[in-house]
Amino acid sequence: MARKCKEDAEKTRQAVLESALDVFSEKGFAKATFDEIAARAGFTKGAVYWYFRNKADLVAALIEEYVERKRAELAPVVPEGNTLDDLLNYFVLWAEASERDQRFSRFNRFMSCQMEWSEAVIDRVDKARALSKNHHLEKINAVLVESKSKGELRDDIDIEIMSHVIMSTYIGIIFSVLSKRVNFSMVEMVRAGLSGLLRGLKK
Amino acid sequence: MARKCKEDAEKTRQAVLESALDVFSEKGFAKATFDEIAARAGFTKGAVYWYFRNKADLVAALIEEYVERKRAELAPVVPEGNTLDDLLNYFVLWAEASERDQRFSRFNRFMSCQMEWSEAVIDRVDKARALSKNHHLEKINAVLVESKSKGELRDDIDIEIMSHVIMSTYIGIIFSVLSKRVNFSMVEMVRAGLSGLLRGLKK
DNA sequence: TTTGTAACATACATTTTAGTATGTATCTAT
DNA sequence: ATAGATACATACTAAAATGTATGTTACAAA
Repeated sequence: MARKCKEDAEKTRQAVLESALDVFSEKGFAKATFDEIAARAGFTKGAVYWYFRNKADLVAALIEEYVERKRAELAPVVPEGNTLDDLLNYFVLWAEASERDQRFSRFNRFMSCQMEWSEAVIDRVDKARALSKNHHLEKINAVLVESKSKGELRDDIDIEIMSHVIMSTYIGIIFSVLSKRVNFSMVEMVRAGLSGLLRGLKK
Repeated sequence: MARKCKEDAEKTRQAVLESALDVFSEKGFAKATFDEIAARAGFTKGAVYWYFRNKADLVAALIEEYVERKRAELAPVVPEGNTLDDLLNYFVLWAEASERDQRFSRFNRFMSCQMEWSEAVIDRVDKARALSKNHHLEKINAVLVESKSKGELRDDIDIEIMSHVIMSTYIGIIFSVLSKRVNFSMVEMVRAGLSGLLRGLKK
């Protein structure tokens, strides 16, 4: 076989990215091979190398495109307000998205294991990851600032550290649920955890 | 060189375990090689294979011994009471231990990335890990049960799910701090996060 | 219709590493 | 003291995977 028309070529690229996500999330970064990624997409290694220089390039592209797609997908339904309740609903929404879309769920699982990644990958990925992470952090910060200005928050609360705490809580819950250490659903856990934490911040 | 007396042999084993922890926590499971582990300990691969059959065996031994040692070390200072404040102090204690002992810190970091591990490792490690994990969970559960019986907790709180939420919060904070995504110390984060969350559970 | 090149497949070369097999010096028991 | 087992070092094998080099076919433009 050989060349196809341009539309088919783009389909190939997407197929490679999808099978790459599957293989990465199943085997981890180090044990994921180009041969298997290609085979699952119905191609050979040559096809993968045609679109991506190496593993770092493949992973970076995967993350960049996937994060951006999910963000665009959820943008219209994300609550625009900045009350504490809006923040809870915000994270519940992301949790629901992860429950609906298995691939997004696997993506999150994969993203939580960067220790094995090489420096080159981390460097390239950090920018993309920072986007989605800062996206959450900015939302949290906006909510805390508004709540504080309204006098809803306890006085001893440091907004900066609490932003990271809330972010960490969300990450920890995702991590626990996706590691299958917990039988509860992500939405249940997020709702219980964040509603409890946010309530504890009020006067 | 060749054989040493029995004390030296045990020292060798410990040296291998320590350098193994270093290498695993730096490179991740897949990229950690027996050659490097041996070299850092001042030996060759032969020494490592003398004490451990393979990677799975090495990692399992590492975890089993390390968890047990840390638990024994902290046992005398862990608060015995089961109030909500005791629970906060309990986790602060573990966080402090991680801050004091760099190796423990690295150990925690390594433990949070099991995705790349092979099934064989996970099977062997799960038993060991269950010990330390249940240790935390049991503490949490005891505290929640006692608080609930005292009527301190809000009525809508499910103890089982909340136990996992608290555990996840702790894991998430450790994870965030050790990934160096946060500039705050582990103790600061744990204190802020858990005190907030626990306060939110009260009536 | 021909020609160049895009879109792959195939074959190979190189590196890396796990695991093994064997060598060897030293301790320990007798 | 000497035989055997211990505690390693060294050398080697085999598998696996990355990356490259080259082949091949169909499309697209002229």
